[in-house]
Amino acid sequence: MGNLEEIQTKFINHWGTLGSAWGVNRTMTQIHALLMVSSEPITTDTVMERLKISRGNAHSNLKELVSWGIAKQEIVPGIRKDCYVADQDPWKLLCTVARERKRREIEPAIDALADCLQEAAPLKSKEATAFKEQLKELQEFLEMADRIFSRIGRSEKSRVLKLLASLI
Amino acid sequence: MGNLEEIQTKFINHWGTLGSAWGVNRTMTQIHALLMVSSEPITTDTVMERLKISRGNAHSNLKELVSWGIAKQEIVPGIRKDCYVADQDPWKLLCTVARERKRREIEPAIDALADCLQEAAPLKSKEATAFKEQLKELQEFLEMADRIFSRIGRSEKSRVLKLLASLI
DNA sequence: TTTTATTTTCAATATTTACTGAAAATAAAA
DNA sequence: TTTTATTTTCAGTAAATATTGAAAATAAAA
Repeated sequence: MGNLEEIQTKFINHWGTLGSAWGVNRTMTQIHALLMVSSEPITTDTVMERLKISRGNAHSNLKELVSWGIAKQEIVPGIRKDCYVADQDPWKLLCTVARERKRREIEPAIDALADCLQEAAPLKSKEATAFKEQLKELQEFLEMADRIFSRIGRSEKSRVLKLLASLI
Repeated sequence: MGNLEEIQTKFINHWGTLGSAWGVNRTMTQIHALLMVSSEPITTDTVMERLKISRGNAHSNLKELVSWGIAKQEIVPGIRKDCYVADQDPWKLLCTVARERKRREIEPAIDALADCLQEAAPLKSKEATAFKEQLKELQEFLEMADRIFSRIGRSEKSRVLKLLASLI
């Protein structure tokens, strides 16, 4: 039988675990969880207290969240310190993450594949041909992923819901 | 102007980079890439040579790939050593990964959220109510993700293609 | 201007994660 | 059975990543 803060902390830790399974820094994901369950904008100091982490850590992870477009700085009249908020809507989170992952990972991967294909172009052995075929399949796959991420990234919540619901 | 092996290595390294961005051990992803571009089943020794890694490393990552269902052991007549193959089809890879991530990450996350909600149930403050609302939104979101991953995980390639194409 | 509050940086350190290599275990051949 | 081949384990180590905390920089107030 815990109080609100304790249960929130439990949730924050679970969310952090989930994040790290997907290759995201645990602390960053925890801060994000804290922002999500906070109805008010919160300061670096609040993050430090709630998560028991250093100023530098809180600072850099907050900035990283901002650079991903997942959190933003908000000016609260009467408070000098920087305040941060996150969208409460998980669908918007999905859109933002889709947009960023497309840009940061899928696009470079497509370029890299194209490079490999170009370099392999002059090779004519049977093995080389099979390799090139394989790369082309992967290219097709990544390009589809690219389109889907782009599509999700540009959508509104209701639209995403509808899109994804059509899968079920 | 490289030879086939060099270009393959380049591809293997790119694929490894992509994997680690998604929270997968780089070596494991590299081995997977090597399996994908190999037309024949390959042994632990081949992996060691091509990737210049130790036996222990090669061994444990091969086993890990098998435990994910991404690679499988195959007996090649006349060869005593264990041989491994991976599906060449990236769509099947997507299905397998969807299935495993659902099982390993999304399902536990849903359970964890349900735990938090249950613990929070007796709390009636305004703040607690808002928190519970927020958790419910996340729950809805994760359950949708769960259904989608399940759907993809059960599909055949052509079906996935069709499903996903409808998004575009 | 000086003082005070706040943010930012980053070298040092801690932690986590990955890897090696050799020994132990297992399995097949002689 | 003994010998040889192969797989598996795992303590020790290396590498990558995350974190601290205090100093420097910046910005606002006095």
